[in-house]
Amino acid sequence: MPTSAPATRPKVAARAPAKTLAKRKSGAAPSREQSAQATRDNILRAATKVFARYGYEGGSVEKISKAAKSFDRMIYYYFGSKEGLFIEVLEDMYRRMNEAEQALSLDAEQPVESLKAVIAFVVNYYSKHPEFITLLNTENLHRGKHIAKSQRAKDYSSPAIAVIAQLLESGVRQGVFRSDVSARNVYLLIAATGYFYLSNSHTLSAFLGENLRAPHALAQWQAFIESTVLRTVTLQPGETNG
Amino acid sequence: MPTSAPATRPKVAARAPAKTLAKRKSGAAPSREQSAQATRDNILRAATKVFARYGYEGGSVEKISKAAKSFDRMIYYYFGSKEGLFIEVLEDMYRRMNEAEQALSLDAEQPVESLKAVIAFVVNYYSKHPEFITLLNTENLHRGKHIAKSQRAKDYSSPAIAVIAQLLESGVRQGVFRSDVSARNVYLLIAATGYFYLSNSHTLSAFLGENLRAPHALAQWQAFIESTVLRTVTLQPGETNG
Amino acid sequence: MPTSAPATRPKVAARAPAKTLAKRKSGAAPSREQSAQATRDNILRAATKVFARYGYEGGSVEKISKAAKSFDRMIYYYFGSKEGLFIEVLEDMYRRMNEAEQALSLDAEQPVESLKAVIAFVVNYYSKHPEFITLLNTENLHRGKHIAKSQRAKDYSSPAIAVIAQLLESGVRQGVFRSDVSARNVYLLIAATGYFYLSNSHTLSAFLGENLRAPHALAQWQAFIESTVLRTVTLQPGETNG
Amino acid sequence: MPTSAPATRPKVAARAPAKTLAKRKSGAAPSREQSAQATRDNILRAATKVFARYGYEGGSVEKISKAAKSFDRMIYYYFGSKEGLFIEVLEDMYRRMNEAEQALSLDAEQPVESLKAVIAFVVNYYSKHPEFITLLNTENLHRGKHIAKSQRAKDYSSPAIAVIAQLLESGVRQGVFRSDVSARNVYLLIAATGYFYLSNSHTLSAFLGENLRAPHALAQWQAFIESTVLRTVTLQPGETNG
DNA sequence: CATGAATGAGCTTTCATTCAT
DNA sequence: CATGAATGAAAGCTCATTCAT
Repeated sequence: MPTSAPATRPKVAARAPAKTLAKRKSGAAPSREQSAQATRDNILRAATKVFARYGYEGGSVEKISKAAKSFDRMIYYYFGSKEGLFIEVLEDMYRRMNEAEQALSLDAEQPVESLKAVIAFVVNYYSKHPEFITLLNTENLHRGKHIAKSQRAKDYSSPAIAVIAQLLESGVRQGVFRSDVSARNVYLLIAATGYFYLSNSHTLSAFLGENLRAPHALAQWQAFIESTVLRTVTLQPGETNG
Repeated sequence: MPTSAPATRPKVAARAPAKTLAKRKSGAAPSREQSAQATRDNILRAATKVFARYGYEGGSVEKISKAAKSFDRMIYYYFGSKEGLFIEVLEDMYRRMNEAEQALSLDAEQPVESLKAVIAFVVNYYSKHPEFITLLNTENLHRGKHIAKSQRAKDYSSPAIAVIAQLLESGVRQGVFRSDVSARNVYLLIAATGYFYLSNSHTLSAFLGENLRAPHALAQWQAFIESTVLRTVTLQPGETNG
Repeated sequence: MPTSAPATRPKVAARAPAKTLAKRKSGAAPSREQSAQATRDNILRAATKVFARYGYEGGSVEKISKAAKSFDRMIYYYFGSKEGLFIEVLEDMYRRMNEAEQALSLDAEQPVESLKAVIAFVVNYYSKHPEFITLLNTENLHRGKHIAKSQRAKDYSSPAIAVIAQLLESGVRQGVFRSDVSARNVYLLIAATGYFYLSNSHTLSAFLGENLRAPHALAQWQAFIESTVLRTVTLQPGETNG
Repeated sequence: MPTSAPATRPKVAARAPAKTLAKRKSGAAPSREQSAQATRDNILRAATKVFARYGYEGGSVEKISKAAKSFDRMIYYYFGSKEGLFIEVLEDMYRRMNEAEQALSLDAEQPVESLKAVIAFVVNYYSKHPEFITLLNTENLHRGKHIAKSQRAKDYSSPAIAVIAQLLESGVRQGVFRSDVSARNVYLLIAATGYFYLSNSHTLSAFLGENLRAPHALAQWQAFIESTVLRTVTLQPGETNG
């Protein structure tokens, strides 16, 4: 946590990472800083798994340190507190999601295909990174109080809405999309349909009597999202944008 | 692990209410059975609030018993274990949702208006019963393991899909709805869009920079759901159902 | 029941003492390892007393930690669970008994005197270590389930039977002992008479109207054991071994 | 607990049994008193089993009331407290042992055979009534404090010693037994060897590597007791009683 | 830097017992 | 007589955290 931390964030953790990250060398045998960085990374990765699986209260410091093959003490050394660790887990989760999003290369001249690509990306990402969903649910259970304490969080505002806005504009220009649909709503629509389906798959499966996570079921749902999103944004025959 | 299996669920919990409810008298001073039932109900209500607010691990037995103005011990007397109590909370949550759904009176001859009514109901119910959302998230975090232990859960399969199926059929008959849209998908679409928006409102608000729970924001979202659902199910000019 | 199986026994308990014992320094102020070892030893000693006095269920973790002037938590730190602690108490009890036995120096050429020495040792040991008796009774009440979980228990098989076998052989060679008496039975005879008398002294005293633990009563009983054992193993005038 | 109870013995229980026992009728349908007596007996029997199996602390009131298919409350109604119940269990245990002893018919003119019969009885009784052993061990763990509170206990002083004294006298008269052996010691020798072997069978089995409770092992041990007792009491060729 | 030991509050659960019909 | 409800203390155990090298 390099930036000026809120009162509840411990001091120890504030220095360590900046230092070690800065000095990382490229060469040969693992330096002292590298092994320290490795310890820190191990803990962060382990914490992500444990919090994702057991929630914030259910994810005990001991579970994490064991999963990281380290010691409880190290968590306090690097992250100051359980809460500080959780905040970094959230930041890291957003950062990774953003990186993945940015790797998406879309052709704005093909707005329909690009929208489908966005949908495919979202469904695929949620499906492959279930920790993203459970961590977000956990944080929402706590009413967003941890992410509110993060300084870095703001840097990670999703570029997705801007991307979708571009696609929508392009479609409008091409005369295929309606002009009265907001990018924000399309983004939320895609996120909602992808997220809910996977987030609630366990309870839904119990009632619908089918395994929603089976590949063909997921593919079918993705197709449905596509048709829904496209019908929402597409200008119908006879309609005009004013 | 004393109470994980249904078989070990204490009999008291299963038997007591039926008995006591049956014997309830209409008159005067609260009978012994009535006050016992009141104790049980208080605990169940308090547990619903506490679990919804703090999750399963975060919702301690002590918090619950204090909120219910009762004693830890009574939770074990009536529900056998914390887990047994949580299972009943889930059952109760589903039961109440079902009751509310059944109170919806829809005119199948007006499928568009009725679909809007369903959407309004869902958005309203999720909005007015935030515990429904957080309890479901908590249960999904635990991979549905508690509801899987419930005997009664199966009886609570939502009638919503059947209702929507009726409306879709009616719309098809009237020539206004497409025939290739499944009721299950429409149900999931409505649930997803309503649920996600409220479930993730805390983390979304941080990024979108607006309060999603503000009344006008919620109304705007509901209108968007309506348009999306209707565009998904409506037969466009020039299209036919084959 | 987190620690019933040996596999789940915390490693700390198994590893810690070996390590810390090895590093113990001879000099000056108590090292960190020494004080840790002291904490562990205090708990083990206190647990021996408390379990011996109150039994397994009656011997609460709190009673033990207070008697050890330590904390409940440390019992779990060093022994993993109450059960793990009890198992180590049993192991320790056997180990001490074995050590004491091995300190007995017997002259096989004097089998009669040596048998008397064995009897004296047993009566004296049971009398001076009443915890040996009550711990064994407690463990037998639990049908030997704790000692069955001990890995080390097998190493502590009493050498007493082998010693007695030597004495019997010597006596046979000298023509004073019968050859048809098994060492196992002589061992059990000595143990039984010594053990029962002390183990049941409280209930027996109530019925016999005398204090069996009074020194002269004990001496008289020891003399009776001697005569009984010797009459059992001694070849009578006129008898031969073959 | 009909007799004047010590301070710690509850009052309620003091009346009930005397009443119900007195009014018991011989005839027809189970009277109210009879069913009350049955409830009381069920509890006593269940408590005997539970205390024998789990010890005093380990034998919870709930375990007992469930085993008796009754209610916790009934234990307090009939026995005043857990301790009062345990005392009655002990009294009942002694009473049954006494009754069994008195049923032994011995021919004093055949002292050797009769001694063997006594040994056979003891071994058989301990073997068939393991609760006798574990209850006595439990009571000795508590240093006889419960039986000390029993008024009735004194009435149950075992007639065994007197019987053995008779047999010894007869044997002396016949010139086959020594006159310097006390009946009390012979009684203790028989009891000790029978008791210890069964009481400690679980821990002994672990070390001796054989199942001491197997029928042939038990028979072999009984034969050993016989030879030991007889060699202890028998006058050897060449010896005289004075 | 790393690590083992220590700490006390808090957890879920069970205990023996009493109250109120 | 019988029984369901209530009670508070105490049980075994886990928690996040800090101390001391």
